[in-house]
Amino acid sequence: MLREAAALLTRRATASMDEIAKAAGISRATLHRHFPGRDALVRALGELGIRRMNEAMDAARLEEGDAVRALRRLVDAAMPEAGFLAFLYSENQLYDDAELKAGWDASDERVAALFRRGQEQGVFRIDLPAVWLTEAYTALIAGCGWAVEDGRIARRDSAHLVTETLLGGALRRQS
Amino acid sequence: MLREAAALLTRRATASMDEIAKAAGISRATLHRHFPGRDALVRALGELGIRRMNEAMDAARLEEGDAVRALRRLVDAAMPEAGFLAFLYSENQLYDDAELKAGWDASDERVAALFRRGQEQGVFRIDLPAVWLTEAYTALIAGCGWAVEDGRIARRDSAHLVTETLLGGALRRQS
DNA sequence: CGCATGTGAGACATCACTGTCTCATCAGAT
DNA sequence: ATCTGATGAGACAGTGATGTCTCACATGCG
Repeated sequence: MLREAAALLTRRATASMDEIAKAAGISRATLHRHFPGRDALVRALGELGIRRMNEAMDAARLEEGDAVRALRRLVDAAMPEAGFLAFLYSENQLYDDAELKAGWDASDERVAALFRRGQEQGVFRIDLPAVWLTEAYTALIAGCGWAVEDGRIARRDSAHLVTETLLGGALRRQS
Repeated sequence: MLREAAALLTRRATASMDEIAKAAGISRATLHRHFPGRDALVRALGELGIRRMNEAMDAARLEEGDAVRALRRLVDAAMPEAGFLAFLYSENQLYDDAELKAGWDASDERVAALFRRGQEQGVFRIDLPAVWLTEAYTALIAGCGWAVEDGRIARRDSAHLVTETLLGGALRRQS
């Protein structure tokens, strides 16, 4: 239910509670029984999104082994939740909520720690700060999520495209 | 004036006309004198954003010379307008407007043409489709714009970070 | 079958926001 | 000093959305 709500709000942040309820397949009264207002709904979506991101990171076992492989696992695990990430990324008014912001920052820090680990291992370049690489990771995941929603990118290609772009960039490597 | 309005709407898509007017430094009555309604305002912002993107591409002279250098010029020219791009990117309800969508698609196509040219020149990898690279370009510009707004990235570093990430990715190149 | 729980639909009062209007004020030009 | 055009402030009517409530219905369980 919440996934449909997040999908609609990502596309149209001004959607009414009635429209959200319809997108979620329930009535407005029922939506209101579950969430006492728009703010409560948005917060619940934010919390779910953060939880999903953390689950994806848990599944990717970020602390284990080669940082490159860990990043690949992370993108694979995160891509199915790209819709939520896109929502979290665009719904910046979430940042008014200190608790959600803390959760978001904690998730960001886990990704940043992976990039730093890779830099220490000598596999990631050090001229790009981990803070920025984390930002780029999020932007590409969310952007890819949008592109899949719009049909410009095939869902099955998405993780590969994100990973390859994030790791290797657009430049063709000389042999 | 429109820049402040776009900045607020990027952060908080549900902002009221009164809040938008205050952010723009004018009264609600004056805002209404200039734009007969929220839809008219959003459309005007969209048109301005598309115009700015096209001006950035004109300035970057995308068709000239080496595609890598052209991309660098493009990012340099587009970064100052990252706020508008972020707005265009997140305000997906713009896509309900066929005219704006056509303008947006045309802008996208210019960037995609650059990536294709680079692929034909043999400087960009061909396993990543130009459609995706265009998406990645937009996502990184908008994401960097957000990060600058939030103070996580220094404005002066932004173009460099975007360009280096888009071209070379996070992997450290072996000597 | 009866009961408990949850839901959908719709009515209705309330509220936030919008659109319009008027009037006073201000800035710039003459 | 006067005029013109633009603006800000606030009042007010209208509108869409929200929050609450009631009732009928559906589902699952014992």
